Amino acid sequence: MSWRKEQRRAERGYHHGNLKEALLQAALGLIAEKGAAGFTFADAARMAGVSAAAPYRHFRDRDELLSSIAQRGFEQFESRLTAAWDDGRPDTVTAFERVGKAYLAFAREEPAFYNAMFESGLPVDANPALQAASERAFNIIRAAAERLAALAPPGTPRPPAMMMALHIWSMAHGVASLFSRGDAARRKLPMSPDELLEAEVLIYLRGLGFPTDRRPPAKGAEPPPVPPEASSGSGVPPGGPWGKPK
Amino acid sequence: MSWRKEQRRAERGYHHGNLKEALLQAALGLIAEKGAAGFTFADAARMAGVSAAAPYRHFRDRDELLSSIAQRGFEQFESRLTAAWDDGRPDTVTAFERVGKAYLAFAREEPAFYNAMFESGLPVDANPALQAASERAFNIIRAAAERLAALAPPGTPRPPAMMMALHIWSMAHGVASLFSRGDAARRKLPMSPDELLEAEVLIYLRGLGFPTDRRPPAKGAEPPPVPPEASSGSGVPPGGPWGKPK
DNA sequence: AGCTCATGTGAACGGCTTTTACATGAGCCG
DNA sequence: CGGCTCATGTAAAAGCCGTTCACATGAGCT
Repeated sequence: MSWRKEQRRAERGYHHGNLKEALLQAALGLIAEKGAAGFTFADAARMAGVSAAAPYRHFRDRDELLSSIAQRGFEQFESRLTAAWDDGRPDTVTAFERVGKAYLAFAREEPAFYNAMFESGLPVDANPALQAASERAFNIIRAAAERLAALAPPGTPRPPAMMMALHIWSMAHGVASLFSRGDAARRKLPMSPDELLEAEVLIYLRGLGFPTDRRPPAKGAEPPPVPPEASSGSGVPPGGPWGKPK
Repeated sequence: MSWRKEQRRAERGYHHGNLKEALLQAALGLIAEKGAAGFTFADAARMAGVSAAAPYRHFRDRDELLSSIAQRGFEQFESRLTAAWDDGRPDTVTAFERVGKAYLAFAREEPAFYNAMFESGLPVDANPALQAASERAFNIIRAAAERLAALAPPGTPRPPAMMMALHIWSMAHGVASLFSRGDAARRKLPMSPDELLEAEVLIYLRGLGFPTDRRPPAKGAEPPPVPPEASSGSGVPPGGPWGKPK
């Protein structure tokens, strides 16, 4: 009947009109639900209301769809890290930790992207565009570490910023991957992943000689774009980055 | 000879004789080669020289084979961590770092096991035996952290051992997962994964107030009352756990 | 020798990926 | 408006995999 045809046309027409985007969205949902390994090209096609062969007009194969998602993920990741870093405001240490939390938040709130980016097993270095996107995201952490390294307390040698960045990345990824994902590797914890990572980073920074009570550094040491707030131990209990020992 | 009999049986017998083990070995090789996602039940069967249906006499399905491998992996993992810890000899800090290195070594040398254990996406908590094996492995790290925590410098609050253990685990897993695997996520690094993790752990321990020069403890009492920065010991270059700043 | 049961086989079903030949209709050009 | 062309869809088919089922075999026990 004609109404059916009309409706189908209204919905998608013979030509879908935006199949590529629809496939990406469908895949995103499927990956979030069943993981990148369980995600199926045919399922995405079905969800978009097209035949199983249609996706091949827009992606060379299943891997290319996955890569596209990973790429998009890295871009959003970069954007969120950039926002969290906020150019080091109000002070470098606070902003640095905000980046760590943004990392975890992304892993938690965008499991599909995170999965495609870090747990799908696709070769990052095979796709130059993907590698570049990954690099740009990491560069946010790297730039933040750079700023932090420049604040190394006088008298102590300055830690290499690249090393710091890699350390922070490994901590964030380790916590996210082991403790902060819904699907599989969830373990019972005495504290939330966020608290765990925060404490970890604070202890680490203290190990580098940074003051971790988040008080503004000594006069003139940091060139603040904005005068840092005079916070009095908002995030860190007195005595250490962990709770009171019982 | 008896080996000849075994071989003949393995080659020609209608009954394979040791199919379960052969399948596990074959799967191990395949996972090492193509990842847990790319591993195929049929391929394992083919490699063992049996029909595609034969494996179902020994494993309920593909996932159970994967679980078996993960379980075996956790057992080997535990054994290696135990050996590395060596009950805290010659001193706690040295032994603790040896555990970290053993973690990385396992990830590097047994990629198939590591993959099945941590990156295959199989639900750890669904299989009680698997969960128990995982727990036992983690308990090595936990016990080591316990010992370390007991050495907390006087005057500072004692860090919770569980938290320390989780931190160390996340660092080791983060480094292993991001930088120390052959397949995918390999990135260019200014230092080896081992050095990266070692520095990370040392800085972290220093952040907790532990001396990190790794000198054998003074006779009798393990905690040497040496201020952390005052020493220029063997394992750590003067100035810090990282190389000389340029 | 004969029985029985664990262990293997082959065939079959449904699902997935990917390719190929074909269909359709949207946009453009005269 | 009519017709051309090409991007974008479809159906069908080949080849793979996971899984099941009926059936075959032979190892070990009595």
